[in-house]
Amino acid sequence: MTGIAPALLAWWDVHGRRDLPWQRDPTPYRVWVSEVMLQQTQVVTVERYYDRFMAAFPDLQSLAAASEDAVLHAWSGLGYYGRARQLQHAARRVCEAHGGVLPMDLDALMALPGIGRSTAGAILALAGGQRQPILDGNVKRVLTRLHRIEEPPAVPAVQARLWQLADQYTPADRPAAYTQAIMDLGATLCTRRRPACERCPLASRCLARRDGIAERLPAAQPRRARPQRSSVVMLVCFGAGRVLLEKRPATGLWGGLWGLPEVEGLDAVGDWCQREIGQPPLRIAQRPVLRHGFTHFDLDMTPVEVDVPEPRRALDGGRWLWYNLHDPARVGLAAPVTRLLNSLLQERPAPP
DNA sequence: AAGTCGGGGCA
DNA sequence: TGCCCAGACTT
Repeated sequence: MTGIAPALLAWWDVHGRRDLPWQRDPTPYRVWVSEVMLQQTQVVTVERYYDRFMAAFPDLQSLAAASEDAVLHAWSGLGYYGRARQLQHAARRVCEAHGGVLPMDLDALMALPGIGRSTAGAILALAGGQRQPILDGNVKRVLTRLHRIEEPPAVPAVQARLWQLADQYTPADRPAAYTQAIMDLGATLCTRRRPACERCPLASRCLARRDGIAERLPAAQPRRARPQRSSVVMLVCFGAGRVLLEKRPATGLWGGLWGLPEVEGLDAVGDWCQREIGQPPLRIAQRPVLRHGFTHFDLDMTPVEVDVPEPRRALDGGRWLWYNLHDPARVGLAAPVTRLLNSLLQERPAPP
């Protein structure tokens, strides 16, 4: 029996997307950056970041040579900041071990941090023209429907079956176009809700469509309710628009970003100022609660505005940063921190 | 095999 | 609101 490639490619040659930023000059480096950005992040979001990131770090060498703060600054708002740090670490390793050239080999690529099998396959297929399968969310959706796979894709046996199918369907002829085509099919026709089966080039052989259950596949993984958490964060301000930021640990939530110092509760603000600044606060004002949702929990942040006198002693520059609202340092900031700093800037416009 | 890691788009 | 997105890594 024939594969799906002929019908898929014929459709893609007419209806496929070729205008995405990373499709224009699909070098291994450009495809790599795009694939890492697209891990768990939607195309419309990545489109807002990609060109700006590539302008800042046009090649692998410039990314390897950059400071971590500069990389996280360019990544701020995209989320999953571990991806940015791994991307840069991988770039540095490529410079050390591979002469600055991305190895176009599955095992060598997968040995780099942040590159799994699917991302490696995408780089090899899209930038190298190699016959390598990928298995991203789009391909999983197409294949589970095509074969009417009713168990959740996360089940290991299902995962293995999907990789087998992905490999089997990937053609030796035009593998790059095929890879784009199956992703485009999933993104534009075989969508999660309301799939456009009437326009699908694979409709005649799709088992889920035959049985009228396309929209129910792939099956959702059962998940637990998200716990609620809360925290009190301080906007420690002095002078004309200085706000104190603290460097977060390299790993974990918002790893490597600069955040607002946290305290146990409102009562702890005074003690905190004495301990860290060496002076008591001049004014304390609570601001409205900010809700921020994560995959695994919801966070309610209570911001507290704390005005302090001009600091008498310098703080450790590796851990603390007096962020200037009117001349912002180019460092990584989490989305809620950016929002808070922006609202503060509205209230405290630059002096004439 | 399950948990961790962000933010946004959409019904 | 709940769900999931061009996944990978750790335990």
